[in-house]
Amino acid sequence: MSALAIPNKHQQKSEATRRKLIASARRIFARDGFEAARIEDIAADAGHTRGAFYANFENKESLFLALLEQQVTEHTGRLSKRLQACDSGEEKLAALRQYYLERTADRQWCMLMLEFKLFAVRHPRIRAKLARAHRQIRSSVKSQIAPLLPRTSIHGSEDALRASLEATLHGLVLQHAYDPDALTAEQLVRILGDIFDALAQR
Amino acid sequence: MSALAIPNKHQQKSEATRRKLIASARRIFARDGFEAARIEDIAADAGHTRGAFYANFENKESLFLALLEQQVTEHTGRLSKRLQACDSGEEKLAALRQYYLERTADRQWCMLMLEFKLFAVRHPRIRAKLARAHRQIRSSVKSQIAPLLPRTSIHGSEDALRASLEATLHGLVLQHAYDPDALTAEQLVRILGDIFDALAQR
Amino acid sequence: MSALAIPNKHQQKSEATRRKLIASARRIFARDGFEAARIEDIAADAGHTRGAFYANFENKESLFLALLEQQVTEHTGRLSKRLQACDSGEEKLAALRQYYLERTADRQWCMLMLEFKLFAVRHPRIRAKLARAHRQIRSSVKSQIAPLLPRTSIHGSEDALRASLEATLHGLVLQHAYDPDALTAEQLVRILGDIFDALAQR
Amino acid sequence: MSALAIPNKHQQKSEATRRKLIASARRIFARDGFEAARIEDIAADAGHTRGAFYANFENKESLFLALLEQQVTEHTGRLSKRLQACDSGEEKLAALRQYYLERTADRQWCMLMLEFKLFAVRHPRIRAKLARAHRQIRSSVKSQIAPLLPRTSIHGSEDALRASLEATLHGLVLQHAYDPDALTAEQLVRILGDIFDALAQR
DNA sequence: CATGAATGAGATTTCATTCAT
DNA sequence: AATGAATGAAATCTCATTCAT
Repeated sequence: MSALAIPNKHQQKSEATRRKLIASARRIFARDGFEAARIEDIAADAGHTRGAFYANFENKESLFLALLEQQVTEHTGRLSKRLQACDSGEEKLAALRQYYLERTADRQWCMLMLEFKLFAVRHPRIRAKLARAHRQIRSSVKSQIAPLLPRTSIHGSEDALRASLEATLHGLVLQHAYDPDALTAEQLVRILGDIFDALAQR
Repeated sequence: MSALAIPNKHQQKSEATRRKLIASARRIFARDGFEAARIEDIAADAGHTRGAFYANFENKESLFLALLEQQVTEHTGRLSKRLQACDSGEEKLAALRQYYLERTADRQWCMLMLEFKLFAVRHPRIRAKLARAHRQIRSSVKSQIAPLLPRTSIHGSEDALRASLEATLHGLVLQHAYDPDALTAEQLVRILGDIFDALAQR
Repeated sequence: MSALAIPNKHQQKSEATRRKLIASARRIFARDGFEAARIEDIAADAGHTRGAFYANFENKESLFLALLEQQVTEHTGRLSKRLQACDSGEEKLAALRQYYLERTADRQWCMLMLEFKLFAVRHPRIRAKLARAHRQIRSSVKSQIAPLLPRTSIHGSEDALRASLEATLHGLVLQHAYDPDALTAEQLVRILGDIFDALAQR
Repeated sequence: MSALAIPNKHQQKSEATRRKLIASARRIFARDGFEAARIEDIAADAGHTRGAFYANFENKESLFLALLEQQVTEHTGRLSKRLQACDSGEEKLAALRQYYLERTADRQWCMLMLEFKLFAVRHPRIRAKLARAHRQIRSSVKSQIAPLLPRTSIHGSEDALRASLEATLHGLVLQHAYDPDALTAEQLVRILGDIFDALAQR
């Protein structure tokens, strides 16, 4: 027991530091972007020094990717939970709709996902690997609404639907952040709802 | 120097250098992003050295903003020309639709506009100024389709419509670049068409 | 603790760790040099972590010096044993010759001694102290061949002879390691023999 | 002419900076060793900043190698000049002897050559290439004393002789720097002379 | 005694920008 | 206007060392 206690204490501390660093990375990467984000700022935001960062991650890219895996997983998990609480396909569709509208409030997440995709597009070596991983996590949540999808653009592909909804959401949230006068918060939500209905409703 | 004066050889050469630098900036900023883009790469791509850059622009940010003003103007001008060739409101709506679908092919422009908006959002001091300028240029082209817009999300606001269409386009093109298997080029165009119809069609 | 006390389990274990660390330090310092050698590599090579190192040594320099004291002592002890087994001065001279020729095989030791002298020369504060200690250990072994030394370069100074023989050996072994084609292993041994004869033979 | 003047001025300035950096590198690398030498110290010693260093060399290793090529060339050139001034083989042998004895005064050079060989031995990837280049430069100076060499250790190989003489010199100069009491400057020169005679004299 | 997470000084390196030509 | 050498601020990363366990 006591022989095991030492590594556990260490491990717990380590895990806590890692978690704090990832949480800070979310803030800083969303605020400054991948390139402009300074490791020192992330570490300081987490209440640590650069050394703690390098004890937990190989480099900036490695933290960025760890953060994004966590974000994709968390996002998918949340959606999954909501869908599982539904009984019918219609309910699921409504839950999906609601979920996307709500996510307009999480600007940090949208900025992060844009940053992530830009990063991937600019790093062709890892792009395919990331995209595949991302797609697999997304596909692991089967909302089983494919049969409900319209005959138009989506053609029964739930994957394309969810990817497009996210992409549209990210683009619109950025536009709203950029010029809230040209696209107000209310318009943003209403437009996203219209887009959802156009793409996902029969 | 009067605006009407015929520029001499020197001035013509300078203008040509400036144009080449902006053209190169488009390529490099789209490829690498604002932060990672190196002045030297831009100058080299234009067939010059850093000195030529600093003879024509104050700094990196200034070139970036010059490039974007040029892009917004050019984009708006092209759209304006198309709309002017139309007779009826219906024709204009169709031209607008066609225009947006075609722009999916210009990935460089989409990357640039995303980069631009991200830059603006991250530089609050100049964000409002940029957004206002952008909005004004956009508004200068009156497609006069407002009366045709639906009662739903857009509420007769042509500005919000055009901003949203662009934002959606940028988001979807990025998504396609990131994972062309989850969202193919054909799906991209069809979905964008559906979104246009949902937002702009009565 | 008296020097005669039988060490307990704890102390034995500690002594073993210290010995392992010194043995690993030999390998790593010889391989990488003092500056480039990493404490972590030494500790890992010894099957421990940095903590074990700091439990046994004050710092990197302290381990380096401990290692070198041990090396000098061991080297001198080995030579001493050989000389003691000889009866006449001639035999001793032959044993000394044989000893130096054999040491060409210990490249690690030569690298270490070069590293050590370079370190000393670059740390003037401790140079004199180290050189004195080194000289004393060396002088503690009296081969009593001084009377046999030639009237030429060495002038009956056994100390200068042994120091020069070592220095020559270190220089030549390094040269052979650097370019074995310009100075082959056989040439190395023969040349060292000739040098010995020139310096030590009447 | 004036069109050519500009690059010439630039080139001249550049060459001067490069030369100054190499001269400073000699001092600093000899004083501190490759690993401990700081680029900032070298640049400052040359009257410049780190930026000037990076405008002229790729990295520390690259400067180190440039310095050593220059040193080997200069050293060989000096020796060559002396030998060319000789008429007979005997004179050449005497000139060679004199040259090596004089080099005991250039401690900086000896430290540098030791550092260089240690570096090469520790970087196996470039060791062979460096050793070959070094050997070729050395061999380019034909002292044509090979026929005079003894039948003993050197076997008519001028290359092995010169390599060994250098190696011995480096080793002995280091030993003298380390402990001038065990090996005085006079002993150093006399011993080196004896070694020369033993290896090179018939 | 030993572990290993964390610190923090310091080194290398990059690159926007300046300036003499 | 353009060149390109040089500057110097700032960023990443390494690693000897400390310290709680």
